[in-house]
Amino acid sequence: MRKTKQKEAILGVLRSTISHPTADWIYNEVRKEIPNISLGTVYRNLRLLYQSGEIAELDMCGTLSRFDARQDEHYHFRCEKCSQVFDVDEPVNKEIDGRIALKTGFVVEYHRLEFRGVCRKCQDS
Amino acid sequence: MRKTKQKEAILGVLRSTISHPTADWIYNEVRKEIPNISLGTVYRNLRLLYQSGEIAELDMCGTLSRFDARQDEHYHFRCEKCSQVFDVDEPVNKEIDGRIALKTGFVVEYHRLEFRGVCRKCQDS
DNA sequence: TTAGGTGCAAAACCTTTGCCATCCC
DNA sequence: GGGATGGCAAAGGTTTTGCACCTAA
Repeated sequence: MRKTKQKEAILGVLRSTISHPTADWIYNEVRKEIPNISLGTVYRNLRLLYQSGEIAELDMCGTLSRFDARQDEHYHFRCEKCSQVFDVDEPVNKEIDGRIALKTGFVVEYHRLEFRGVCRKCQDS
Repeated sequence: MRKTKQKEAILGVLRSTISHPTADWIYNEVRKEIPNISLGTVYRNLRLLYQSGEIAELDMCGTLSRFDARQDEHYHFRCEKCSQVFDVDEPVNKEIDGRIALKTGFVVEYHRLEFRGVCRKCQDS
């Protein structure tokens, strides 16, 4: 991965904030420094930085919305190869929400736990 | 919420699968029964069913991708009012990944835990 | 020198919306 | 009847991509 001023500026913006900004927010910040940078470049660099492990990404939007008719709370496993989502039969830890509420002062209504890895089918192929 | 054959068909499809289908997959399934249903109707009904609590939705794509330069693993809290994402200072449970791997036969690389609720700022306003 | 990066604009993609006809209560 | 819902198509918003030019190594 080549070092460019665009990439450095993007990483600089990301490291200087504790918020978890969107691509568009980053774009607007970086433009203060490099006014003619393009949004495409921001996306390309975010992807490169993500792939090289320098940044983490939450809720990659390429992942489509998925729906589920199950009523009870349960956890999920998402295969990183085929993107399929499976239910996981693990008891839901309700106690942890209260602990986080105490710690943060936030109202914690529920949590979502998703495991990531490779499903059995994709291990074979 | 009014009862229509489109809504029933969508719910039927959702209840008959253990996969966690995308809107488009549901649309194609429902078309076998109601060939001229429109994708807009599928989305509208999924939203209605979601709001009434009859189905759950994973990764609502309205949520933009968000990026984070922190290197260490950590958990997040997402405010359901302002959509901001905060870091949570809770130790990461590494042992659970092995347990799920044993249980499922999947390769579990990591997990993501996100709490949901209302942040302090949004409680005041 | 040259593979990789940039800017720009267009395309792709998923989701929502406006409009009017239709259906359920 | 009248408000909720459906079908269609167009719009909306985010992300990706093609292409010609540039630049770091």
